[in-house]
Amino acid sequence: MTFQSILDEIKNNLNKVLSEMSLFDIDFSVEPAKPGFGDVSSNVSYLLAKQLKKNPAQIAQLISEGYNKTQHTLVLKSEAHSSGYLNFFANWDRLCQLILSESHLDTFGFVELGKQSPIVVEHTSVNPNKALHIGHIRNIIIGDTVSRILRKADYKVNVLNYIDDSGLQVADIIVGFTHFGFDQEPPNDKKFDHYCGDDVYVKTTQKYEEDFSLEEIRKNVLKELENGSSETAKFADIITRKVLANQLETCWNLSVTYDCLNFESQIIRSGLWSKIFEKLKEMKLVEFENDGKNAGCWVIRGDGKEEDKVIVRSNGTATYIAKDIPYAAWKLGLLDDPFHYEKYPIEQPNDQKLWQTTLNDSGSTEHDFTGQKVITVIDSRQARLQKIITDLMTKFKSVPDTYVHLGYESVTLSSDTAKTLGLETEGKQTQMSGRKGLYVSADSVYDLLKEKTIQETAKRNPDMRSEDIETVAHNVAVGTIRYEMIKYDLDKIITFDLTKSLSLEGDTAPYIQYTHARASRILEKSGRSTSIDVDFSLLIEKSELDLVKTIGLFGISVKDSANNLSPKVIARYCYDLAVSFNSFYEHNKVLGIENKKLEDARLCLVNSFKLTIERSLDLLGIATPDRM
RNA sequence: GGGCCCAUAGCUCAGCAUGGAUAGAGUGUUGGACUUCUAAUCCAAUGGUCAAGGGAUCGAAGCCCUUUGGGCCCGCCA
Repeated sequence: MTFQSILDEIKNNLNKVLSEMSLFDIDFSVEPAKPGFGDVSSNVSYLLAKQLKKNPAQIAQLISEGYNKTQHTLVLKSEAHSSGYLNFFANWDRLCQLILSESHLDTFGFVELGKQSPIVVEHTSVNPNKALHIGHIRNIIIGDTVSRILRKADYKVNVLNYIDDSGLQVADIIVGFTHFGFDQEPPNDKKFDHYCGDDVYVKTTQKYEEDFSLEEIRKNVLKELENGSSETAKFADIITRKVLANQLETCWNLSVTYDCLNFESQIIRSGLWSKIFEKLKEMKLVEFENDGKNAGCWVIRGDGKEEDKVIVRSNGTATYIAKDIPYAAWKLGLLDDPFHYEKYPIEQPNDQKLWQTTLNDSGSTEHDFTGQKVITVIDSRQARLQKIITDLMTKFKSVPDTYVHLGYESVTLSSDTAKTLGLETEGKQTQMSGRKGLYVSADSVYDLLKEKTIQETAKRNPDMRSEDIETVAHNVAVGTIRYEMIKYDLDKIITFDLTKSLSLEGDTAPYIQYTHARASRILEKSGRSTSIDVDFSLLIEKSELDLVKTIGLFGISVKDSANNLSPKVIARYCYDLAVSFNSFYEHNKVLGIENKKLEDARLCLVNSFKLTIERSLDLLGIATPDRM
């Protein structure tokens, strides 16, 4: 926590100064200063204005004088600003040394928040009946990025993907295959998940609208799916696993990986529901309705103005939300684990092992994928249902904030993009719909970006081998998608536009990746390995010190981001870091300058930057090409 | 009818949690910088009644209340 050192020093010293003035327990701020106001600022004098009956500027003057008498190593001096702020100027010789040497350690940016406690992050959880679209991608990238950040914050993260393989959407494509004559082989090399989503699913649901009598078939298939031993269920298992494999391919391609796949069909067959139902009845969290509109149902009472929620229908079957309750309790480790675990048949591209639940105990391994805390990434349209689950879990495990619904706004299509898909929206953005075939698939966006990047990279690097161009283009395409999905606040709607979202300039991943390529090139051309045994006092230019400062803020950003489950904080940090480097790059020459000691110091700085941008972009799952 | 979210520059967004200095980026438009460590870059200009109104405060883009505009959710569907 490098820059934190100077903040800590100032905080301690300020407290000393205050206690000499017989002032205690003042909750003042000490934070990195705005440009032009020194290096660190504190609002302490504002907070004392009333108590001391003096204006803030006078108080700042007083404290500043006191401060300059204290022992300080990282601060050169403090200064009272006429506004009342107290500004501090850093001892950059020492701070450079501290920040730059620490940034060379593998642990740089690591913060001890989680203390290795297990935490569950569930994301993706897409019905296995279609290809992933750009809306799913927001969920997936948020989940994956949060997982990476929590790992950096010392949590033991278990990443889960819930496979809803027995719901209505799956039933729909099964009906398509078994009743409407869709071939099991997709036409001309189409990916199977795209075929199921674009053709089978869309056209099958269309038929329902034309002929309501088909509803009967659909209901029967759904019923057969829940009974695991039926032929329909076995057939559905084959189909959904094929789709799932394709979906995972898309995820892996975007550098997203998991620890365990949980299948809904197995949760249903495990009998977890009846156990949790008994518990709910015992704890009086559900009540049986004798009359009224929900007569014959078991309901959860809504608090205040909320409506009661039916969880068991009058025919005895569980509703959608009810299926989520045992899973939520399982994730928190509140139930005896009925599952065994086996390796997923396909390996993930990184070293991470992928497991899947099974009810078959022959030769399988025991694992614990539960967590003391659980984070479920689902879009905010489900907020109401998630609140019911969260409330229940809080009653089961009486520790607050252990079950968190991490909600986010949806991705919509711009009017122009909707038009290219054949929908006229009169200039308005529009929600995507899998059922109507109104979506932009993740694979197609990736392909478009990759093609664009291949051309750009080939143009810039005529001597580059085509497989290297391919790799660069892959990394840039993935980076662009991931950055676009993470840089906005979670509660901002992202309007996806096929043209505008493919930009590679400005506040984008390629901009940041490009700074890494620049840094790599300098280090490569220097022809030697960098040392941290250099004269840091030679780094005096504003753009040099700004870069050092930004590097030093990495840990603070990680902490902020992890505490608030706010992945965009890291995206902003990466961007700020890249801007600092570009400014340094434009204003200072590193190689071929007369002062060799300065060259050494700058090389050290470039290397620190390179390591830090690699680590911070890695938190976003974005790779850092050496050339591009 | 009830609930959740959003509103800051022409456009897309930071800043709001934890009130304090001169409200910042990108993009767009206009001009400038490649014989130099890669111009996916940089520099400059342009652009703001922080939706409106009220309140508490020495002090509000930020906190509280109201209103307006926009999005979403409220089934014995999933």
